[in-house]
Amino acid sequence: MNKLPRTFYDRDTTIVAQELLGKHLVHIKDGSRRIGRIVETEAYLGAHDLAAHSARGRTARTEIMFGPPGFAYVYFIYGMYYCMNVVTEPEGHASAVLLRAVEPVENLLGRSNGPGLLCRAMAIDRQQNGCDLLSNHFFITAPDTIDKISFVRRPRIGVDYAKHWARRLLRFYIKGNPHVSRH
DNA sequence: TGCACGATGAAC
DNA sequence: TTCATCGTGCAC
Repeated sequence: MNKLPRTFYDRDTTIVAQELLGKHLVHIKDGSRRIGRIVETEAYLGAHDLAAHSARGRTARTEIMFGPPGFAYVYFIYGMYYCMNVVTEPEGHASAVLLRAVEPVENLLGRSNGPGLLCRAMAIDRQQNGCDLLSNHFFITAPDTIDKISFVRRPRIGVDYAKHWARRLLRFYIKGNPHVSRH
């Protein structure tokens, strides 16, 4: 089990978003272990990125984004879904990578091709907000079999309000993977 | 204290 | 294209 170290997350957010593709998200809860292979991500580059929640400044909700890298930022959206991010770069940078889709590997609950569905399938909710991803029950690993990942770059989804930031190619997904939310 | 809206997903 | 459903952020 090659758990990703803190230094993996403490890097340029775009690089982290790309390199998370193909990694395994592991969540152990109530005696069940769920594993999903990350196939789609989005990078949120910090307080100057108008699409990022941290662009509105430091609030109770976004506090975790301003903290050190390697922690989970989980938020509630549209009154019924949760979305999970991984905090990146040094403390204070307020950047993160949104996990948008995983491919089922072990014990997932239903579909996982979308940020809301991913959290439901992996049993992730507000309990996981602020969780250290170097813990023993919630973490990301590099799978034993390492294959070359070819990925696609696209504009991020659902951020049309973010002016020119909406057009930046900050969404990444594994080319041709059937578990991606949208092609 | 009130209110518009959202890093979604499903139905029509 | 519409709608479910409610926490968050900002206006008042």
